[in-house]
Amino acid sequence: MRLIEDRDSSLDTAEISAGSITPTKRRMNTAERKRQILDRAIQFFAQQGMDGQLRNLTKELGVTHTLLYHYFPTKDALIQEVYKEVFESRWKPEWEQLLDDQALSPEEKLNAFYLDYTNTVLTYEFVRILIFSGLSDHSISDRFFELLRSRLLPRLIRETRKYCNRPTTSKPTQRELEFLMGLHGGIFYIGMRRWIYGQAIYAAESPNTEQEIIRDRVQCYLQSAKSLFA
Amino acid sequence: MRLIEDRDSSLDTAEISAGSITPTKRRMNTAERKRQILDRAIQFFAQQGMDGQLRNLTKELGVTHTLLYHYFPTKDALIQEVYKEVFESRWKPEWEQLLDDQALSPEEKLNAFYLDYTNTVLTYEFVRILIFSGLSDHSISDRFFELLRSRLLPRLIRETRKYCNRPTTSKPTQRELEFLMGLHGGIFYIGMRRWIYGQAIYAAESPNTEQEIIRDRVQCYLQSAKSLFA
DNA sequence: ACCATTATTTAACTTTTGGTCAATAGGTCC
DNA sequence: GGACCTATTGACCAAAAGTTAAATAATGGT
Repeated sequence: MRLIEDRDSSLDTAEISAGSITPTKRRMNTAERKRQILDRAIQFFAQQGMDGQLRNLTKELGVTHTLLYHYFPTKDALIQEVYKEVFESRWKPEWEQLLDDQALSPEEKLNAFYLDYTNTVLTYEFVRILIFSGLSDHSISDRFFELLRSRLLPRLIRETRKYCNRPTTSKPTQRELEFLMGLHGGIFYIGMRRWIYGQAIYAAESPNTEQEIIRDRVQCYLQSAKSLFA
Repeated sequence: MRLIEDRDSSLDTAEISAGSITPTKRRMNTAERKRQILDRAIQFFAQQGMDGQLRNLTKELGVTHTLLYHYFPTKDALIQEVYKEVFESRWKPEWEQLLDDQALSPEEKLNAFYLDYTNTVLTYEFVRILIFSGLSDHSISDRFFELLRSRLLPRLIRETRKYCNRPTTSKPTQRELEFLMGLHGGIFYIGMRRWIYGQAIYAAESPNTEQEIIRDRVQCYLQSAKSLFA
């Protein structure tokens, strides 16, 4: 029935392919093309969700959709690589080192951590793909929260206790964790508003306001923890 | 190629159709059936997102997918009704009245408000459909946040100021709003964890712990506001 | 300059999926 | 119990979307 195959009807081979440097290259080497596809796929799936169509993805790249199958056996395999790229490559072991640093005060650590965490995690791709994953299978979100739960939360609780001059040996209580999640969730919500709901974040008015916001909240969290767990 | 149409291959007409009371009814009256479809559609789309297939939806109802078109002209019309049902019917004007109540103290109001807000908004269908909407077109999320922005946030800021013994006449500043969003986002994050990430919320251990969590956070918010905007 | 390699396209297939329409059959009213 | 109404189904369509296989054409080595 279909006699004429759909091609990317636009400019055919060699417009400036958005990000790549060499404009007139028609045939890329394997590694380079794979990288290019993956990069674009991250953007694409973050925007459209995992049921975005391959034909639309490749249209952006200026190639036919069948070319994908030269680099990835199946759509799902592509998606898995996208997941891997977005999450595994962004988790910073330095966070744990930072929070373990003996030379810093608890509030210095918390501030520094959330400032950096925010910059890495509250990006368009990360936030949206994390949530797309959470809404369907939890394949990615589960893994991410497991890292959070085992590596970061205990350290954050420990620092909170230090700030309150309380013993740090016992296991975090649910109430402590829940209170910390209040801070954590409030910060993640910044990314939600920005990348899910499309709201201009108020911080836009002044360059360093976002940092001030984080500082405000961390400060209040610590302060309140002191009076709450006294 | 397809000669035999896909039917709901399972039990045909009259198993206990999950929620409906009369088990053996084969032919429902219009209003009843429409109601049934809509209720199921809300659940269904909340779970699968708006590109869940009609055939799967109707399979759950034990009817063929074509029956939908007897009640809704198109899939999109169905979705619009789902939106309407989930959002417009859940916004409570009482919230505004509550926050305007002269007889209550600011902290009583904030506590009462967030307790009730949490119960209405942090449900499976509401949270997920709100986010599905935010991820695609913003049709619903925009409308919801507009209500929030115009009806609720100013009142919440006003009560915060009252609590701090500050004048309530001037327009809320960005910093005040942002600080309030810290509380608000932290609370919404409870719903995210529960209904998006599928995490058991810590509150599960004790029946009234969720209320305690809200109270803790509201208290801290007010306390901190006092010292922050002094 | 030719050949082998492989990136890329063309064409086709299949399944999925929203939607249409004529036919069927349950329920009610006389 | 027949007639009418309409809820419900069955068969089908067309476009969408993942996948495959063969053909084509750059590229690099000799």
